[in-house]
Amino acid sequence: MVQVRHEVGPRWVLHVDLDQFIAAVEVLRRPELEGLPVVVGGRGDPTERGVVSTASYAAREYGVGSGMPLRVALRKIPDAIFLPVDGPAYDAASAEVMATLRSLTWGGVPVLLEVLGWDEAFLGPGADHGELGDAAEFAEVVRAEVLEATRLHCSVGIGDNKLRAKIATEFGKPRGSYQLTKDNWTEVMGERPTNALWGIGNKTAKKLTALGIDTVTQLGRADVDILAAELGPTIGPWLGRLGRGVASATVDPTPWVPRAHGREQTFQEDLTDWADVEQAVRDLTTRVREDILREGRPAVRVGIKVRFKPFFTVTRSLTLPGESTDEQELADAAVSLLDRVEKDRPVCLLGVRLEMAEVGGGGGPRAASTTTG
DNA sequence: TCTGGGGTCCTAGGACCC
DNA sequence: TCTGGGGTCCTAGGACCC
Repeated sequence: MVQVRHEVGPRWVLHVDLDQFIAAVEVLRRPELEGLPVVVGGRGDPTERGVVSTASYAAREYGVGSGMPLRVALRKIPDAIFLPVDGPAYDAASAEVMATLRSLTWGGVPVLLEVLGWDEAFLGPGADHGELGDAAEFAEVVRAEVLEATRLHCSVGIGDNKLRAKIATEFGKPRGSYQLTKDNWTEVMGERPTNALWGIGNKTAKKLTALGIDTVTQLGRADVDILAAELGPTIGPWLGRLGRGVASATVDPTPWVPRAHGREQTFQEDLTDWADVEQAVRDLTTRVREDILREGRPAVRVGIKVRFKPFFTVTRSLTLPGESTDEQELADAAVSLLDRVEKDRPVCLLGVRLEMAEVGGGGGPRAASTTTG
């Protein structure tokens, strides 16, 4: 397929990321918390099992951050304000932010917006735009508009592709912007460790170190055949491109279509009776089924996740004989997966996941999107 | 210190078919 | 008796992200 692109000057991609989003939303409705160490996570009880979703900047100064067990956060800041996660409130705030971003124009035409999650999005110029002006100035317009409409602060990364824009945001935080392009890539990123790149976590960084690759520049110069052989035919070459800062600059405004829904539950007390485990799997399946019914799409595949104590997680899954929304059938399928799990240890977490049939019976949205090119 | 809950994509290997 | 190559589907699991 041939796609015609209109190249008008440099390609700019902006990455917009709300500052301490969840904590900021909480402070908006409790202004007296402004400036205090606020920790949002779990059910808001730091003596329970759970982890930190977001900590305010004041809390981060004490070394509290996302993913940390609430009990650890409590020990670090005994007088912090602990709040429960309130998903619907963040959904609403997020929708306001995204609507504000979507309403912006750049170069005389509406921007394109690719939403990445509750609190971040890529933003690019729409087709057939006019003069874009200075990207850094536009970034300030974006920040001001979001602040005015939602009272939330954000940071903006400016790049010549999505990878560089995304990484640039970290340098702009908080309440600022930063520009990362081909021209300053090596200077800014070259000597940093590979896990400073978006897509490389600690596991991959370790594998790279074993190959003698420690920095971004070393990764960019690595032999692509070796990367492919050691890390996979797709992932290897992709890692090499990450090292050079090479990535797509196409902002895709196609609305996100979920492929699956799942529910997980952490037990405050480990389950040792497998009758309890089976019942919990049935309950979780009932809830996930409600989610996919809301979506109007049947399940085609069922999976479970079981986390044992001491820490050890297994997943099992199966493909259904056909599409199904039948509660009994789905629950029985999920429970049957427990037969493939060793039952010799206590269970501290269970998850059930339903993969859904594709929208429009295979190729609907994708086929539709090609007609807009 | 003791580990959430929601997702995505990629890979390897086995089964099965022609 | 020993041995093909290609393709698809399924399952388990790894890694990563917010």
